[in-house]
Amino acid sequence: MTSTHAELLRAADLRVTAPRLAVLAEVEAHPHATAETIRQAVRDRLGTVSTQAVYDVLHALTDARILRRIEPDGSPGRFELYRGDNHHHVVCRRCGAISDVPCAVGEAPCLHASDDHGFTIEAAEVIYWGTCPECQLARTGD
Amino acid sequence: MTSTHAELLRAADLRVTAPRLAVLAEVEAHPHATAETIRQAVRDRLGTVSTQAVYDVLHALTDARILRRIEPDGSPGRFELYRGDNHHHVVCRRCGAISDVPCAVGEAPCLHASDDHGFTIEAAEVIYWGTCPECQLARTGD
DNA sequence: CACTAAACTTGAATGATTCCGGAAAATGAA
DNA sequence: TTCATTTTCCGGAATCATTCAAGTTTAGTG
Repeated sequence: MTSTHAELLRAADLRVTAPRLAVLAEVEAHPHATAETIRQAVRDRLGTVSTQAVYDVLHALTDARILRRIEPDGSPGRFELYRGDNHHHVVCRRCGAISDVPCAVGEAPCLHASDDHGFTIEAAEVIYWGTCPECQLARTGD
Repeated sequence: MTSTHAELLRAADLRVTAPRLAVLAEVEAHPHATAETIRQAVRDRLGTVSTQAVYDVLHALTDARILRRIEPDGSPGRFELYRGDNHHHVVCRRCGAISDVPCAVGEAPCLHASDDHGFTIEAAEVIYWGTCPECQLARTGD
């Protein structure tokens, strides 16, 4: 469904280029991929891409809200298709696997801080830390 | 109250050293400080410290759960004294200021993901993004 | 088809953090 | 106290993710 990607780009006033389409295809295929992973995948699709181009694309698409960047502590940045829902992520402490988690309460969950110190709060970002199913099995087997 | 810091270290089976005490004093005085900021402060207190020593100390104390490391997207790691409460943070999008926010619901708030994909969830980390009081004023003045 | 801004390229630089091997110091025992 | 052992600290180099700079290419427009 490459046409949809092209439309996304045009709608954001961004030129439709091979690197951008390849990045979008890759992020769609592998959500939560890192810039490096994406670079490899794009290179496989197109022959070559500069690291710089990948970062430029990632930046442009993130600014245009076509992609969303997340960055769990200690991990390089990761990218997923932007969706209006404000879903969160579970990260496995053992293997780093990441899964999406829909908002617990339906809408923005912990959006109401009890004491906001005068801050105007615009968004809440939640990361759940835990152990993924595979690692639970692995641990049992130790 | 340096004696308390020394006790914290001994209780964790860590040797009591000047760099460690200085790091603890600094983090207590300035929560959410970066490794670099801490390095400068420690150097002021002790004359000199290697960057390496600071990172080593920060690592040791974090592993021992004497310090807690947080890392809002795009920022270098920041440190605060570890406290059992699971409080969260508000980060100003404009200036990067960080403040503590007690748990909204009293206990772990968003701890219950609606769909956890089989993950065992151990902790929820929440970061509120917004604008701090100072920056709100600044913006008004634009 | 030509033009111009936007996007891509190569190559070097930066910031945060870690790896390495050796020197210094803290603790427990003699 | 002095020693021995082990931890911690030091200097220096290395790594990783990301960005800066400057020149070249290309998408989209007229």
